[in-house]
Amino acid sequence: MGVNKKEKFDRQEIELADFAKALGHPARIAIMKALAQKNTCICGEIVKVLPLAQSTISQHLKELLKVGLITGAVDGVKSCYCINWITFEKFSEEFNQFFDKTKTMFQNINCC
Amino acid sequence: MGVNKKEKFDRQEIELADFAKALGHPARIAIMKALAQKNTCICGEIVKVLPLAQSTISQHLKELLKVGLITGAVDGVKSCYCINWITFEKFSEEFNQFFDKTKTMFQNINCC
DNA sequence: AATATTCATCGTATATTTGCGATATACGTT
DNA sequence: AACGTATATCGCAAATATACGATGAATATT
Repeated sequence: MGVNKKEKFDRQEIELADFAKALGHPARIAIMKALAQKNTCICGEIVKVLPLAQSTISQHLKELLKVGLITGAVDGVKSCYCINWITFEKFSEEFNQFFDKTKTMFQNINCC
Repeated sequence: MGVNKKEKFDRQEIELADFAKALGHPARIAIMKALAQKNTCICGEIVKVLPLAQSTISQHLKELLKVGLITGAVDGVKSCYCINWITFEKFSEEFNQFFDKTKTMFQNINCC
């Protein structure tokens, strides 16, 4: 059954998986890309750029907020989002830490 | 509705999202970790290490195979898997390419 | 040949995700 | 105060993912 077995894994494994999952949808990659390319934070302009309804984009933003990959602030009627580079960096490093060491040791072994 | 809108995004965005999605489950992170830590390829030994049924693990391996993050080979009765470092590296680089340039430009701007 | 082992796949139940329209809320403008 | 705009949330439907046991297929072992 679809019972959740997440809690049976290491904290770090869960955290890494959560980050990866948050980036595991083209809309969210596109949002991150859009935010990264603008010097200033973007609000509803993401809606104009992406091929999705406003409510759907709002949900995707929520997902990215949940894992801390972006931050959000209300500015009058508008909402302002931007990439949280600290979390982003943390993710990148954790990711590399997990695999890089082993990689350099075994990358030339052609096992299968 | 749950209609798939993937095809409306850029190829690169979709590919990146697919890689991230494949790593977006603790079991698959754990599998990658296990494979990375063993010099030799592992087969059903993953089953002994993970808190999941054999059939479930087989499904997770299939997901990782699908995006090319691992390779698999049959060795008699057993199946042998190992990390495809070429694809893995490709993913890492694509990922960094996407964000790193912008990051170094704006990481100190505290917008929200 | 009979049996055991390893693993993939099928069928299934359940949970989660994705997506939209409608609505609610909050602020700005007139 | 009334209206418009921006955005979050709700409710729903459909799709996808997660998980398991059962079964099947292939190879080893006896």
